[in-house]
Amino acid sequence: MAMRMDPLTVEVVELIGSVVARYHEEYERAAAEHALTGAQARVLGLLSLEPVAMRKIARKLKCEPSNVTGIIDRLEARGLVERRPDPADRRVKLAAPTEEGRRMAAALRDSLDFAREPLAELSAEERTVLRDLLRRMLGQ
Amino acid sequence: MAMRMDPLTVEVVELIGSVVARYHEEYERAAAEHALTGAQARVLGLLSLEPVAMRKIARKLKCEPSNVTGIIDRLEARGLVERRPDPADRRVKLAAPTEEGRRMAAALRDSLDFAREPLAELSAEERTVLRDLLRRMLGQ
DNA sequence: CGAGTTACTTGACAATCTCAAATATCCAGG
DNA sequence: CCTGGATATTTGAGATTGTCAAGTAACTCG
Repeated sequence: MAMRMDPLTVEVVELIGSVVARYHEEYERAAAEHALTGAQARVLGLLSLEPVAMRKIARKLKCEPSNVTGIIDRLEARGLVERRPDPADRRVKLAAPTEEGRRMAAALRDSLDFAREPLAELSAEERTVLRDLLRRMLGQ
Repeated sequence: MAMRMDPLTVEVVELIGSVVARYHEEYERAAAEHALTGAQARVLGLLSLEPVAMRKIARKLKCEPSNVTGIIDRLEARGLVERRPDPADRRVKLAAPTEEGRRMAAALRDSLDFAREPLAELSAEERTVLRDLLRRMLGQ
């Protein structure tokens, strides 16, 4: 089982681990700045473009639908999200941002410095190279 | 506040988001394969090289020390970790892996496919380029 | 020695997550 | 139309992770 990895690959994996850690810290920090948890910020971002059914939120988050109920409950209690009926299917509830929710989502995006800071180090050419490598890694 | 980002940067940020999501899924899956939670797997990995003081674990995880107490409690209850006194400071408790804990940590590393699968797409030259770009991004 | 700091634990509480069960609705075949 | 099976959501129980405040033990330094 133990597939030996060459030092280069090991280093790349470790660097990716650092990027992941950094990304999470930034995300949590940005959420906390607005008195949100990471999960709440993620969900608010998800539905900021258009109303999304509970089921679909669960799929995106890769969790059980019953978990989404609680997260939407808390966002709704804070007036950031509201539940709407789906005209096409009365079983479905769509989670939609309120005006305040939309403002909050925009503010969250702005305070996510992860995008700016580390990438500012790279030139446009380097970003293109990075984009292509990441695309290939992700099999796109 | 709203700093407009060019399309290239936006795409790179989205790709990094995908890498982060993928990394987490893999990590949780690998942990679950061994009936561990993500946090337990992370801590076990941390102390698999050498015993680590509770305090230091908390710093690495960026959480409160009181949180680490519970995680180590559960790992200890499963016989994967034991608490040892620090000969140099009687206040300190060192969390050290048991034999079984060491085996578990090794098995976890082996089942972390994230390293292998996506990077297998890239040649050695490409990995070198990726490594250098990630290093610069992280300011190393 | 004594004051202040440090390390860890405990207890109370919130949020996130899973699973099983309940309710309401949809859909397809008869 | 009507019934059986699938789907969407919620509820409730319980585990885990996280915070904060308070408590205990041990270290450090003047």
